[in-house]
Amino acid sequence: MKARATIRDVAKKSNVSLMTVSRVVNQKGNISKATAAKVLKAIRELNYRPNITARSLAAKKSDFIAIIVPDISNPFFSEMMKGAEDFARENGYNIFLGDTEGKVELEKEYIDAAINRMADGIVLVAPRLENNLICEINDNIPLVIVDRSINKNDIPQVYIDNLKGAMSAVEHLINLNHKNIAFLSGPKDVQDSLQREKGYIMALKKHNIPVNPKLMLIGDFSFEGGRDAFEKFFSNYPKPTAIFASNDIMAFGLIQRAHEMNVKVPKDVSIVGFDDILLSSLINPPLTTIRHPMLKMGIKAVELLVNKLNNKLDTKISFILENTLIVRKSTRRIE
Amino acid sequence: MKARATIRDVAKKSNVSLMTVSRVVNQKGNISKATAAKVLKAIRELNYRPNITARSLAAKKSDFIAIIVPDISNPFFSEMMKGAEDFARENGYNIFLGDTEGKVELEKEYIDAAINRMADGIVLVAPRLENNLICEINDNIPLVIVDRSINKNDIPQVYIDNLKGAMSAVEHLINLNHKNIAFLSGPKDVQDSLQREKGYIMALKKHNIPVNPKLMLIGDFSFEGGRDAFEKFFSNYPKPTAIFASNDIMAFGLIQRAHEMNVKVPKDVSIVGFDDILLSSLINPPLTTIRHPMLKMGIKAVELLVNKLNNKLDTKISFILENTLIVRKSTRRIE
DNA sequence: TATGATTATGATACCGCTAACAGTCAATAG
DNA sequence: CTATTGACTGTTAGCGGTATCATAATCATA
Repeated sequence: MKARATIRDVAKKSNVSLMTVSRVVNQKGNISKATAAKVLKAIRELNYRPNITARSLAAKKSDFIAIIVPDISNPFFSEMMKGAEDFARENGYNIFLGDTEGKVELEKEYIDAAINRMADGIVLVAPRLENNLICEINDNIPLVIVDRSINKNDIPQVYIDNLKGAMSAVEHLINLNHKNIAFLSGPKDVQDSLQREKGYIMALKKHNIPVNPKLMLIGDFSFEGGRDAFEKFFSNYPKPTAIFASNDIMAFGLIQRAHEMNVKVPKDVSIVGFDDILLSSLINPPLTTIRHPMLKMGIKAVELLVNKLNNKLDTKISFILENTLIVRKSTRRIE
Repeated sequence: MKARATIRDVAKKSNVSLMTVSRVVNQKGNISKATAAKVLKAIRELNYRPNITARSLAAKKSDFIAIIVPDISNPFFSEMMKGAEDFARENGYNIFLGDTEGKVELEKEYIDAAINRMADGIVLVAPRLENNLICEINDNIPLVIVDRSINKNDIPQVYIDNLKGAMSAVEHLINLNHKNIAFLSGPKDVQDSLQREKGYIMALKKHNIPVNPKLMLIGDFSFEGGRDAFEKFFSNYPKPTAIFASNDIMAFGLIQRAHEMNVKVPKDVSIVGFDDILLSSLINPPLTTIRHPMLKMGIKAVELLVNKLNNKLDTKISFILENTLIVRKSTRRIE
């Protein structure tokens, strides 16, 4: 491993002071062309690279932000991440990643790491962290929260309209004449799930369809969870003619188990998902689902954070991103 | 934003020296129970958090490693990432993420960022970076390269056996009596692609099937690329009875376009993919493909790096991970 | 021409922490 | 009873940068 040149080495080699080198490197302040050239030459010859850790310490800013998500291998989050990462880089920030596996304990660990490493800010996707903890974090480090809303008007937040999304999914089924519409919820301790359930119930009520608890199951957002749920739904009376799943992955599970149990989708049962992840259009049948702009969510989140860091925050700091119903082949009209 | 307590504040409050606090925090050296308790109390009361940036600078190690991948929204890499991230955390490291979008320019940018931020090491997935550059990086920072092999025996590397994988995919088709087997390659400037093509050719030769350039197309690993390729294959004479795609995503594209053009899979054409990403089993028809252990690859890569950092590297530093043929419904025997 | 403003550079004091060495004191050994 | 050891704590000098203030030289302005 080669030894690394420091700013002092460069200063010595080019016969100027530390500060002159620093100014050249950061293009700050005034330096004559001549000295700049001299310094630049020394930098090249020594292969000098500024030590950003040292800079962070001295300048009290690190130019990186932490993004903490429940699961990067979930297309939903990796897509969001991509948007975030991109926007961050374009604005001179690097990204520190935390994958919490949905565990509160890991969420805390990563938040601590971010603070201790002097992250300039955090973009946090932590569906089950308690509200008061979030406020506490917000006192320690600039924060943007994603995919959940919190009733605190000084914390920037970006989230999707789960309620409206769920309603339009269910109303789509109702419009196709379905009455026995089952609902496969996500875990009850995350806000998304609750909102989607609320949307389901509101849609039914709006159209005077009774809410039947037997048609409601709680899943865990996993593929396996979807499979299990399908089996339960179809071993129960009354069998639903349609199922609305709280996310696409569970919908995939439903569909796969349906195939195996020889129940045809959409002939025997219509299925609607939520998220429109990349592959929802590719499965058989292509999934009717709710699309929300994941990339945009990532971009918006970092944008808010960067603005906050530059004290350029608008008065509007809460963004609800609109979702759209994508009708494909997993739903059909019944008589 | 609250002001942050420093180690000095703690020292003052508990009437000990800086070093004593440092020792308590890091559990290094000997401290009496009494002073430890005193210091711990002060730490709690001041809500002190060690500044890891400062620590990194002083201790010349940062306890984080950079992982640089072409595309985290690609399940292949996000899965790998997950393994890496997990293993890293368990060993006291955090992860810095770089998504290069497959661009050499961004690869360089992230490598620089990693070095400048004093990353302890880099796990690099950079299929098209030139070999000599990789060696150069290896002189500056501990490096593990993933998903490509390089003929340099001091750089730890983990990769999959693309050649064998491709061969077994093609031989599977040959065993099903196919002769007109098309090949959809990845970009020609990445090693994976080259190896898979080599495997395709070797399998054909081994079974005395002539290699027909008309049946070979170059794709870009994208879904769209798969769609386009299918169209080309089927507007060309001779039409293949089977297609081996260099990755699953392209295979999905092939299948989708096939559906649209009313060509039945596997009745009219058999399709084999490569990667076995999560959703390959869920599409219609479920995809026959080559599975490689992505999670394991991430774990192994970080394991090698951590060992290297602790000077515990075995003599064996090159790992080829075995892949397996997963036979599903997208391939069938012909007469 | 005297004055203030601007440009170009340097000296110094940190940022918050750790490594390395230097004590102090009590216990144990010779 | 002195020497040695080990447990415990402190002092000092950085790590590699930047902020801040100071200084000298140059320039424009009244």
